[in-house]
Amino acid sequence: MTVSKTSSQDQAKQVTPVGFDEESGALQLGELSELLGYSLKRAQLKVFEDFLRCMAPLQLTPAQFSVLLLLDKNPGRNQTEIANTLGILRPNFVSLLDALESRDLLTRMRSPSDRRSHVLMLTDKGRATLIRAKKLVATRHEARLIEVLGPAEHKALLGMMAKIAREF
Amino acid sequence: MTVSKTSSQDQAKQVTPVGFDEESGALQLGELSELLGYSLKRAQLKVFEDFLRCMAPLQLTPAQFSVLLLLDKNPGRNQTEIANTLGILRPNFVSLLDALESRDLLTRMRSPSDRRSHVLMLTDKGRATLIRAKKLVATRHEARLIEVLGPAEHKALLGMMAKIAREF
DNA sequence: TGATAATCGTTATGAGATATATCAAATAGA
DNA sequence: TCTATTTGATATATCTCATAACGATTATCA
Repeated sequence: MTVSKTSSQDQAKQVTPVGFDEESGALQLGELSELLGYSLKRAQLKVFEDFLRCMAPLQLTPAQFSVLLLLDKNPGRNQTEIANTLGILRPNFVSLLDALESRDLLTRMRSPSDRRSHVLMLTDKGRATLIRAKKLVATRHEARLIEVLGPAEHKALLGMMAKIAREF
Repeated sequence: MTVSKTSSQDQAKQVTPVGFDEESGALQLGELSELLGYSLKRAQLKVFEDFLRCMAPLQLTPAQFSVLLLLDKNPGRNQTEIANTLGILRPNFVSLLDALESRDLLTRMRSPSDRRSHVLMLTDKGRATLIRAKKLVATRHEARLIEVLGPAEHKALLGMMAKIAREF
């Protein structure tokens, strides 16, 4: 997930796997293309890659963006609550917050009611950055996805992913 | 992706993220649920998790399974060709093959025509294991997915994933 | 032919994400 | 009160993914 190396990989031997190219290697994929996990992971990597590319001006990773999104909708929560909601383990959440806080996008404040916990809040800069980030996601990232899939399939895909993540 | 720890995580604090549970934390997800990359990664982790659970009797990871599948359809290829097709870098492919070869599921043979390269072939045990693995995937893993999504959506999902992996 | 470059499998190594154990401070519960 | 739990943090281990470089072999071509 190296953000800055996107352009230096261009002439690497075989950065993009050839698995979905039919003609190049003349290799038979066989049942591999019916293996959902396989294509699911491939697709996920591509989507994250595109996200980073689209978000390059703001230097936000998907995880960082999701933290900002969640804090905007849920101000005043502590680290444990936000981390759990995002499926991030608390020890790993610390450095993620360090990075965002050092960029003045959010603040950690000791809670007056429970002085163990840190109340998390977006700063003004954090809110402004989030607005810009949302625009980048909508106009570049989602737009490209919709362009490839079509609006109907794009919406259906969102529903299916949520269903798997929820019920599977 | 720890295979053997599936059962020891049962009483961990918050292994399963609460992001898709609506009632538990009372946290507003907001636009997070519309972020494809977010749900895509969640879904991918769930699918891999289920794959490992279903494949536990044979102790095969998704990557190992895909190697066996590909070798079955393309015998006599060398390491570079298989690795490239799967999007695995050749240095990382070495230990993957070591594991499968030490289990006598495949063989590395010096090619007579080009003695730099190794010709890869499934062993009899490898073919037999692959047959059993395919059955496990079909009857457990895919069956569960189809149960959750329905056959039509499951098929549509495969198509969309392949499309993203190919065109995105 | 002989010198140079490229390829194959491999090793070593580093970065990044992810997991566990443990700690001090603070709080909750008996 | 005394004990147990929770919170954020640190240290650390593991796993995945990526690059550089090596010996052996083959290809290129002057």
